[in-house]
Amino acid sequence: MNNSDEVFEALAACFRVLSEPTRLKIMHAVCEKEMSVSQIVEELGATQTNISRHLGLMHRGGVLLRRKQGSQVYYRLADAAMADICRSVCSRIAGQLDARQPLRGALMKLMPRKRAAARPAPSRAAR
Amino acid sequence: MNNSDEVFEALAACFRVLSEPTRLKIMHAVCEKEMSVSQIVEELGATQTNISRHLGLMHRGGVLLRRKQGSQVYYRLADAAMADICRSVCSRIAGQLDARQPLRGALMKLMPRKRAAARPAPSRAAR
DNA sequence: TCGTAATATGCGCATGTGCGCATATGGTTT
DNA sequence: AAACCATATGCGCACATGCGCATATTACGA
Repeated sequence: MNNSDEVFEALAACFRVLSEPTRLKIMHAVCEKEMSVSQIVEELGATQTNISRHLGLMHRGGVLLRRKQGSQVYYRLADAAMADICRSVCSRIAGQLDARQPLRGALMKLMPRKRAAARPAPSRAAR
Repeated sequence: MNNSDEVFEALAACFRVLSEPTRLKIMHAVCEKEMSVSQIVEELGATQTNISRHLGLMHRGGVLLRRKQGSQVYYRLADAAMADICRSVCSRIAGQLDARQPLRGALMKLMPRKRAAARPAPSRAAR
């Protein structure tokens, strides 16, 4: 009984990570290839402070993995299933949004299917 | 470009609905059978005010459907895909929680698969 | 019609959250 | 060592959110 309370709490916490546009943009940026903080900052056009904070939150939430290389820190998706879930919801809300505007196209271009986990490591970049 | 901003916003809004334990409990209660507000209140042991507010939010968010019958209002899942998504995330976090406690069992019992859209019509009041 | 049950909502409070500014921390280069 | 990059974090502010209390609204039965 009270046991399931903890489950609902954990489940809610997981969804809470995904309940912020900036964090979803980060997921979108990172779902294909690992990226450093500054790369994400540039791609999203947000401040370093804000991105860093969101990245920390997503990492603590178990959504992103962290890899430190020199002074840069690279983040990548911890689980491809999370991107799948985003895609599911995307296609689910596509119809609703489409009723107002032709956004289905934009939706489908988001959260593209993963191909490979490319690492900007020295030599190898494939996997 | 700016077009996708709206998509991320909508996606985040969708996840925000699921980012609250009480709302997830409601989803769990309603994912099998349609239920009235007072039934949900009793099952969750929460106040009527709070449940009603959450139900309104979930309905406006497109997650629940509303059906009025007399003075009662019945709510049910608008889309079985939402329950599927909850189940996905449940099984995803099962491992993480299991590392701390044996909660996998509790997780698996949550959000059971839907069988039929049973309506609490006049006579039947099963369970 | 009046009382009662079922549901929704205005108000206020406590707490959570996103953000920017300034600054700290750690690594790299000269 | 010093200057410089990349990233993280303390602080404060504006705003959102969950909740309960009281009350409004609607439907139904006596």
